[in-house]
Amino acid sequence: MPATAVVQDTKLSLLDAAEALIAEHGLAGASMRAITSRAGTNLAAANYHFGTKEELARAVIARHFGPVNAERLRLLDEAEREAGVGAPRLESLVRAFVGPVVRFGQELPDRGRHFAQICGRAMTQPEPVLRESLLGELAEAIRRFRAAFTRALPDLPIEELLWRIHFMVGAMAHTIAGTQLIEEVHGDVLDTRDVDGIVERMVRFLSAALAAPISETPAPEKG
Amino acid sequence: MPATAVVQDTKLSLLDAAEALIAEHGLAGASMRAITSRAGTNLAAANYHFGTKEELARAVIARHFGPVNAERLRLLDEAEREAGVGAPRLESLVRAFVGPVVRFGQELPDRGRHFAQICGRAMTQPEPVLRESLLGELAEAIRRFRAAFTRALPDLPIEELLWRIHFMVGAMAHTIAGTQLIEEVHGDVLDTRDVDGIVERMVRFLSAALAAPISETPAPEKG
DNA sequence: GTCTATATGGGGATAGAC
DNA sequence: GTCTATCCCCATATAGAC
Repeated sequence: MPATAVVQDTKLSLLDAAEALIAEHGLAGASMRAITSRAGTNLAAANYHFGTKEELARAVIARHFGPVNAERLRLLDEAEREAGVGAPRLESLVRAFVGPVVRFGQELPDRGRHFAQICGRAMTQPEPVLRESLLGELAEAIRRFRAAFTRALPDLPIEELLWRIHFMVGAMAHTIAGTQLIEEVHGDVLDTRDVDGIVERMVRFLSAALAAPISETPAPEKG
Repeated sequence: MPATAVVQDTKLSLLDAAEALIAEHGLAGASMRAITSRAGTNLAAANYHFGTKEELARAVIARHFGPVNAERLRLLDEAEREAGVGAPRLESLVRAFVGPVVRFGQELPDRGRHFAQICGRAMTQPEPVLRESLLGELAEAIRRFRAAFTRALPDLPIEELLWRIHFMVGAMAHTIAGTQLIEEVHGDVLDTRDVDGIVERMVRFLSAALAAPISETPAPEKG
């Protein structure tokens, strides 16, 4: 057998298997034994290629997130270029922010869906491995988008903007992590495969939310 | 020692310890050994009171969620009563929906925060125990709020409404589960202890989002 | 009701042959 | 690069004394 080709096969099989099982059972619940078994190999091979379980988990995050994030930044560039000296349209920014993530998560049958589940959970995950790995990949995008939203919404105080971005991230994360949940609860009404529809619904929802007037609602008398 | 009093102490200590450790390390990462040790007792006692680890987890969810959910339904009743024959104000519905959850999560120093983290993660959690337990407690509230939002937003097609509720749940879940994340990323700017402020920010954000015009944004040329 | 001690199984990681 | 066999630790759950 050509060893140089088999290397990639084994490594990729391990990544695929880890992705699927971490999505299905969580990091702690995905044992190396189950992963290697699903990949058609054994414990020692995984250790040979990745060293530890943590390194394998990091590789699972890194594999697809780089490209997806690059696409987000490309759309952000495009929106800023089209806007010229003025601020880009809010809808374009939101679409650049959520579009590639949701799209990648829903439109590929297995890969994307498993990966999206993992990413959607990663930020609020108890195990630090996935969270830190994801935040590391996100650092530049956070900076870039935060600046772009600041210019698009110049009247918002910075705390208000950051909270709103936080809420937006929540809507996005829950959507990509909770595909299964939607199908369980609303499967008779909602179609989780209509990727473009979902993205445009999110764009409408989040654009209106981000642009909400600041102090329209007075504080209630009592909580 | 009065055995009848000690019973409650041991049981409560176990619930407190389980809550804290599940919040911190996830269900799979919180071992019964660690829980019983933190509670100042031992494995056999936990098994005596709860039978299995899963039962203990269910009890952790059930303990606070009943009251919090009752408060949400009480606020919903109040909003509907005040509105009389007409539909309640959207802001009141959103405040009833997210207020008690966020409030309970942030305003108690330990208990609430741990519990909120668990609930915020539970719906997209890989382990079915927590998800099913939470969804069980939620069944009536889902029905009631869905009907209320339908009346408050009569022009929205049902799919659009359900997706928007899904996005809203995401913003709420991410907020209560991600307190630690906010402090890590934006701790210099945002104050996670300003409970009333957070709730009112969410109410503004989500009310505008839920009421967004339906087809204002035409589909983009290319994704 | 609470404890110590233990049964039984699964976990990650590795040694060493091929 | 890949395998089998194994080390060692920790998990849940239980038995049985008090």
